[in-house]
Amino acid sequence: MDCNCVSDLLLTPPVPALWTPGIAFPDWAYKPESSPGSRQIQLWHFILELLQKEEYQSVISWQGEYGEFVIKDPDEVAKLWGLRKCKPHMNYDKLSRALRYYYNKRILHKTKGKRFTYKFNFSKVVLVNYPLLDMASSPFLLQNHFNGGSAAPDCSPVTPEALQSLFPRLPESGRGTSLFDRVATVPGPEGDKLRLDTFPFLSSAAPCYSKPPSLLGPYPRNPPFDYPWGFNPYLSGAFSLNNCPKLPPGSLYPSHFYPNPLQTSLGQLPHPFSSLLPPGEVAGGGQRGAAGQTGVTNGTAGGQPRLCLPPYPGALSLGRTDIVNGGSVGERERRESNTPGTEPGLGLGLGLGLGLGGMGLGGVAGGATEPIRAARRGEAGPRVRLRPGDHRSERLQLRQRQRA
DNA sequence: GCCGGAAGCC
DNA sequence: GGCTTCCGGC
Repeated sequence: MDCNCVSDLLLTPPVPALWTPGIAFPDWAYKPESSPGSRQIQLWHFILELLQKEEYQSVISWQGEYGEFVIKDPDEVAKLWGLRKCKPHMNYDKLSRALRYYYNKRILHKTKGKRFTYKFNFSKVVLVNYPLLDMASSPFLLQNHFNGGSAAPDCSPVTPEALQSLFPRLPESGRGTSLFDRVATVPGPEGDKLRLDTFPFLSSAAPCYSKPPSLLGPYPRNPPFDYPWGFNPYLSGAFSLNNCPKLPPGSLYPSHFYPNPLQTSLGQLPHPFSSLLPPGEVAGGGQRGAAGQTGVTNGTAGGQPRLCLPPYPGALSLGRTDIVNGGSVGERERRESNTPGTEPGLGLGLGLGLGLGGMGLGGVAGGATEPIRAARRGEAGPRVRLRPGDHRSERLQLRQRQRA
């Protein structure tokens, strides 16, 4: 059955009144071009999406240090993610596994001691999103960082000198002026010297800061933050996402959506970057550049907003038991269709919401697990998966019920 | 809750 | 490659 993915759940961002206009998380963070090598939305993108939406503040929100966020309602986040990916059996356990894969990629790390709390490593995000910045071959930003380096790569200081060595390498925008020279024209307390603390997202690499957050310049690190040049993860920016496999590929992002990668990237960059472009060339992001964010900026410029509607009518925030009657029928459903007592297609809603009846379902548990463990120990052949109703699933389901 | 291995899927 | 699913262990 089709997944009914149509368009965007999360678009039409209302700009929270309490948020400071002119400051926003940069648009690029919400664009699929920020997910190189992937045509599907990536989880960290989705997380950013949720984070920038006021209506999900009760579900997930920025909290604590810069880039740190807390998942207030893990089940709901998982559900939303499942909806987006058309995975009706998604849960927090699986979602968190996906998040943990980001640790090695240094996109995220866990805030230890705080439940459901993670932290973005914006330096990585920047690298991912600014391929035009030749960082890999530059002393800028942790030369060891992404090349298998070892010594505290995330803590490598980013010096002004390193920055200066980087920026002349940026492709010229055709105006013949060094980008860095333009940066140098930006008025600031230190004149033409590029301040390190102008780039908190570069210097705040995980797991520690090159400076303690409190020393990263004049920008407070406790909400409400006041980030420079429109870079504030607390605030709403634009995004447009589409991961709906049912949509024709051509509809995703019109070719004119990103007319000039450099221009667009720079335009999306916060102030000192976007200001590098001549007036009138600050595509899209210009509205949040010198002029500041006027309110709803919208990453759908040139394209239609896309929604990934849940496969059921009504509002997004549904009861926990209200999940998908008939999402895409994947392998799980096929397996479940052979599981006694389990209706195919009823999925997680029944499984979790109604509790599956818990004990005794399937009767697989005891006998089946030992071969599985043996297989895991390498004593047997191919992996055998447990089915819902086995001891592990019961544990998980029990936890889910308890949480609910 | 969190972690990371392993296998599978797309 | 980026998850998803499942798991044992802590």
